[in-house]
Amino acid sequence: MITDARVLQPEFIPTEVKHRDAELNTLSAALNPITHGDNADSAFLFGPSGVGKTCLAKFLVEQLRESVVDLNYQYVNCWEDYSRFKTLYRILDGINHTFDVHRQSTPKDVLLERLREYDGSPYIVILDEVDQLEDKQLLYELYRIRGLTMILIANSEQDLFASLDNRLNSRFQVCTRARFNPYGNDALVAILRDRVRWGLKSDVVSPDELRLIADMAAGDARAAIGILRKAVQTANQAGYNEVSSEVIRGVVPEAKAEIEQRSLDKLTDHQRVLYDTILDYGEIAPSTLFEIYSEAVENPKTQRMVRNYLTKLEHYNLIISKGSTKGRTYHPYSP
DNA sequence: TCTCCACCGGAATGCTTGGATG
DNA sequence: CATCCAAGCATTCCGGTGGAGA
Repeated sequence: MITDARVLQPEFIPTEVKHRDAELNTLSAALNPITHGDNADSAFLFGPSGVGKTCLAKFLVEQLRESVVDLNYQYVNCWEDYSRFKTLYRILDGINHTFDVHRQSTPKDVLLERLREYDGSPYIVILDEVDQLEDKQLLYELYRIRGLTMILIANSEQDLFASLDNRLNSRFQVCTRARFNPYGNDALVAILRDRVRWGLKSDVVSPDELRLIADMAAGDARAAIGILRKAVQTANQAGYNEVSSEVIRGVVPEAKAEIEQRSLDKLTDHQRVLYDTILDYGEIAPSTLFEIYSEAVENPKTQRMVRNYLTKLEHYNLIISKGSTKGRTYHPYSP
């Protein structure tokens, strides 16, 4: 049934991008100076999840690499590497300048110094989910690095610019911005059809079924492909030779839950105890939380470590902390 | 308003691990 | 297979902060 499972993976980048001609041209024009050896301006991509922002950025960089031989490139997901250190580290990693710096305790800004010393070939950095970056000031410093071009990706244009100070705002005001709208159903069907053609035996999924998946995904290509993948897996395991609409309807909740579940799965047992405790109480003071946690687990970690865990839980949008210092309480996240 | 102290989070350092390398 | 090392995990120490209560 499956001939190439890779094309059903979320991180797969197709060799051609459809239905994003306008955005492609905008971004392409912004990066064009690089092909002439000039500096390109940074560019912004905005839009909800699953509309092809990351995909388009990666695709374009790949395309650029075909004509610019010595183009360096690095992809950084600021959701995962949200600290100043980690982001900088990744960026240096892309040009192999990371030797002998591997500790967070490396003196203040050696990493930035290293990057300033860089005077090699053009360097494109994709900063995905840039709104998650703690230290937005870093963007200003990166902006001033010669030869470095940033592609910045975020969900909401307003939210991102609201979190930047005036200096950054005026700098980035002139940058190219591309706004991505959710895919229409026809576009989603076309995207799915390609994936089916590349990765599955013919006649496994009928056009009507593709349309059904597109309906369920509501403009989100990542969700659509996720549903398709789950449906194919399920049908495969059950020994069917095609994907029926019953199977599709059956896996939709599962496929949607998978995305939400992913951050919970990343938690360790200890983090899970903290999360469950906060869920139980609804509102809890730090000292109480630590007491309960210490009772609940075999070898409790130190308070300091628990604070790290809580920061992580908050970062994943699983909990919220309210108030500061003495008045602080933790709550479950409510959207 | 002043003081106290619970709590936060940065820095320095050690321990563990998994993956690259010879 | 043994070795090495980058990178994550954990602990200790500590200075700063702001809410609570005198």
